[in-house]
Amino acid sequence: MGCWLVKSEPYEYSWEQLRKDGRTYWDGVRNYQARNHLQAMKKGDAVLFYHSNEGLAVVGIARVVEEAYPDPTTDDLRWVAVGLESVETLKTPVALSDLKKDRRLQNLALIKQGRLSVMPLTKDEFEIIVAKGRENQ
DNA sequence: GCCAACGTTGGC
DNA sequence: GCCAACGTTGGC
Repeated sequence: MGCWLVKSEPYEYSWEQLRKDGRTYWDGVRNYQARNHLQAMKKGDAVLFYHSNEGLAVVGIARVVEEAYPDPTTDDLRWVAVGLESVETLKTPVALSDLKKDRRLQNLALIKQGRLSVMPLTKDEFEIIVAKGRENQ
């Protein structure tokens, strides 16, 4: 099973909104690297949801429910969207500053390549972050 | 609001 | 195909 992390500005589409909607379409990606990652997602893959700009923390876990298909927000066939469904709200948001402090997470694309909005995680990285999010405080 | 890090565009 | 100029993202 693959593990991923997606970023969203809470203004644009927040985790709370995904919780409310239950399921959403991850579209609007206009970056080749991010697009390639979207294309590689498989049904059932786990996806961490990160709030950028405001919040700066991993806030929840989602799951891929629909694999890549042409992005309905454009006629340009280069771009794709996937279907995501919310799974679990983390008890404690895991702040970017905490991720940066963890020696085991220094290879995170989130840290090394700030502008990438969809990125793969190793299973270990995924579990470390989820474990932090399930702790109290 | 600033700026670093990228990505994209377009002239040559 | 190079590279300068410009635009965008996102942390601070």
